Amino acid sequence: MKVFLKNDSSVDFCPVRDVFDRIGDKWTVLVMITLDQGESPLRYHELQERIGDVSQKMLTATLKRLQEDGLISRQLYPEIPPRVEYALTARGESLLPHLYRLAEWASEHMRDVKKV
Amino acid sequence: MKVFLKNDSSVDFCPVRDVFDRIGDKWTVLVMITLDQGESPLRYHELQERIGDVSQKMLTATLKRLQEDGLISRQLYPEIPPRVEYALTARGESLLPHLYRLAEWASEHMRDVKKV
DNA sequence: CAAATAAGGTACGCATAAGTATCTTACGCA
DNA sequence: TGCGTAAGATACTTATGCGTACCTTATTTG
Repeated sequence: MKVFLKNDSSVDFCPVRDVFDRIGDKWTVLVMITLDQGESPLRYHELQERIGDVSQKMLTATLKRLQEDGLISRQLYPEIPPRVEYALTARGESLLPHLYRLAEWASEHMRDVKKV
Repeated sequence: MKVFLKNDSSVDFCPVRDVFDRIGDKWTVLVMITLDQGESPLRYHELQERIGDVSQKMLTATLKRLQEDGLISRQLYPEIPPRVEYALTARGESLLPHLYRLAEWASEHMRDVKKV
């Protein structure tokens, strides 16, 4: 299949890289998996606690981007203090099985690989 | 499944992130796909030409790491000038279907997402 | 004698990613 | 009056990824 590289050898069109550019950063998949494994919607501070070592700045940025990409939803309840609930969208959920399959592969193969 | 996050909320153990840390950089998946779509082994300069815009430094670094991780093999023929052939290993090939599935997902969903 | 050739190595610098620390808002409550 | 609370915003600093430019090696060929 030549769908993944242009014939002129340019690199602009490569779906795999599109995905990695979007979710290949330090926190995105972790946020998605945390949402998937939590009870339905999770609040901002719940996410922060479950992930543990994410900085507030990066969690905010990651959530904002995930929302812009339509992978999670953000529901604001304008109370005082405010309450915000995050949840996976259908599109976000449709990505997760692929991530889990990657995780399975990793569990089988990364042990030897990981001499970091 | 709680396999992906530790119960103490630490982030050290997450297979998905292990994979992304290893192959989530700018060139790794592209090299793997290029090898997969080329005729069996490819030489260094063939890779460089097919990928097009990868710098020599990054291609070298990427190949070295892929080799360290056992995802590609490197066969050196000590001629003058030297000849080196790179090919996917069985482990490398076992990862590719997962990448292609991610690519399919991307083709379906990233069009809307990508307003970069 | 000098150039070309294949596969790199190395030094330097910029741009971006990520971390840290401080500030904000609006209200209830002591 | 001022403190706590939830969800951020912002400025500043540090770390990392990547690119550019130049060097190297050993041999054949003009």
